[in-house]
Amino acid sequence: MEQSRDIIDVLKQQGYRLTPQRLMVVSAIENSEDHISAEEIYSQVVTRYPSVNISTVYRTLELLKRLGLVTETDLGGGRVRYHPASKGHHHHLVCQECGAMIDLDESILKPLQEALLLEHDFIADLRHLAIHGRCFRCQR
Amino acid sequence: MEQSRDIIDVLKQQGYRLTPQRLMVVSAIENSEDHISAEEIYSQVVTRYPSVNISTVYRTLELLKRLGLVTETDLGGGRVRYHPASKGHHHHLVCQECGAMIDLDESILKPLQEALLLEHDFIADLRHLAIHGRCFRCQR
DNA sequence: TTTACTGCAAATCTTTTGCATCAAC
DNA sequence: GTTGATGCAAAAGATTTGCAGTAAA
Repeated sequence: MEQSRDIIDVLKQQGYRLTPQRLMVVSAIENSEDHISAEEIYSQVVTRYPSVNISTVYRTLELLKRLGLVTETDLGGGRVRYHPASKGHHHHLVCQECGAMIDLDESILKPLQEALLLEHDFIADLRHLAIHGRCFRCQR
Repeated sequence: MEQSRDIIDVLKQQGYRLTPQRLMVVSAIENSEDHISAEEIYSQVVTRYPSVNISTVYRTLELLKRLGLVTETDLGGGRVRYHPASKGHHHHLVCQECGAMIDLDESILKPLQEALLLEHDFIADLRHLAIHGRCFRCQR
């Protein structure tokens, strides 16, 4: 919960109220291993605070997004996931067989980014990228 | 409508019924400039065939997908789009400012694909890829 | 004639919103 | 005490499904 300091501090400094619901949503995001969905945050918070409503989770996520404190990743399939912006941008290899998510360093995309700029004058925003395929374990 | 032959032929050969609804959905996909959404297909078909229901469009898309006749592209944000598999795989640069979609040749992703294989033993399925960013026109 | 396909309505699933109440400051 | 935040219920948007009737073969 120590890492939550910065997000909480920003909220406080900006004059937003530190409700227990918000603190718990932030803590769920901070403590998640990887990207986490609104549903997952909700079911985690509801265990300790049963009266919480999922719309509060969405509203908190909306706020944190607007303040640039969390990053939203759309992996497709209607699932949107979140992670602390402070953890930086990273990408994912998503296995279509087993669902494994492998973290990917930003650097591997640099060549692509440069090629797009050179060949298409396009400034690619590769902050939220998920590449689907088959992981080494699922290749027969 | 001439290009529809192959999709229609496959349907016929596989014993699926050639209903006017199906023919019109196929034709809408074939004649679309680019990827097309279920909603767009529906509003196009409904002009000539007012009694058609959008669930029929979804069921037809589901069938065509299963037969590998159309490719589904999830551009994120809950929008799923379709195009004929025969038109091959291509990717998109989607401008976050103006919404422009720029077609991208498959070859530009080859280096990335190879790097992922070498460094992560990951066989990337780059059939449906959308890269967001800013197009040359929207860079101030 | 057979049964795959369709239209319709209702159900899902995820996210959003209006509103009255409540609690952080 | 103010006013921003919450819970609740309902709405919204995209897609799916059950079912009885319809039409392609």
